[in-house]
Amino acid sequence: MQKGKEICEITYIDRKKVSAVKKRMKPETTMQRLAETFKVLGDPTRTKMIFALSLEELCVCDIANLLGATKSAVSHQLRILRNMKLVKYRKEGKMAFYSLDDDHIKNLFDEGLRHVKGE
Amino acid sequence: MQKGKEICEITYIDRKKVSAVKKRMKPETTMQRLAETFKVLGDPTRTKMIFALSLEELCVCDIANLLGATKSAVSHQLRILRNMKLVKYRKEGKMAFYSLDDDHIKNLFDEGLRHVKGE
DNA sequence: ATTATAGTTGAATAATTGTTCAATCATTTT
DNA sequence: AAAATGATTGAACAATTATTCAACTATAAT
Repeated sequence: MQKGKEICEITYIDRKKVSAVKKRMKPETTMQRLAETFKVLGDPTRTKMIFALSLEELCVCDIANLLGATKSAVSHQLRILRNMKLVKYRKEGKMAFYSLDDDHIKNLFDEGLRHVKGE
Repeated sequence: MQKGKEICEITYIDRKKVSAVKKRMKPETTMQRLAETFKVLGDPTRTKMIFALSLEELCVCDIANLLGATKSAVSHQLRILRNMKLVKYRKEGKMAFYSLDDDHIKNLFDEGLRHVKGE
């Protein structure tokens, strides 16, 4: 029996394998940012927004109409994408036209798409 | 002023652009699965687990030790990854050895890694 | 100037989710 | 058969989060 945090460090650990993996493990901050990137893409609304913006530059109203969402909801999500540097925007009068910040993210997106389509 | 759901379908929508995007939009189910895939990768614990399993076949206890997490927490997350067909396992005695289900997911992961590393 | 509209923002709410705890299952060892 | 251990599971809890609502800003048009 164990006491306390019950972190598994008992008998059947293959210490050689574990320490080998530990050595090759990416830094904590890298993993955090990687997880965060995936998380941002992991919401259906944002997923669709990214896809739409990969096709066309669109204003907030366009996106809202496209997704059947309120402008407010879209604007909130756009801020998240902006903070993550995934989208950029250009102001023209009262309107804000959004587009992907780089098409680097497009690669990631397409790789994901290829995955769900099963190869 | 508008009433009701306040879905933006008013004046300044570029209907041509919007309907063009709508036409090229992937089916709802595809988008849902894509979002779900990203979401699963979007948790630090699972991100690390995937990475570790991309290097070595590991048992639950190894993973728990590696991440400093409880067996229970790891097992819960492994079930999620199993359900998404991202990992598979093989039983040997009382132990369960986990590995990636296909290395297809590895591509997606590496593309993400390339992204956070800035190119 | 007043009105209308595109967009943003903060607070509140509801839903989702990751971890812990305790109990349980299954297999091995004594 | 009993004890020990790797693993799984369900319930409970805390934290996070997506959406809504209302208020607000800024620009444009009358």
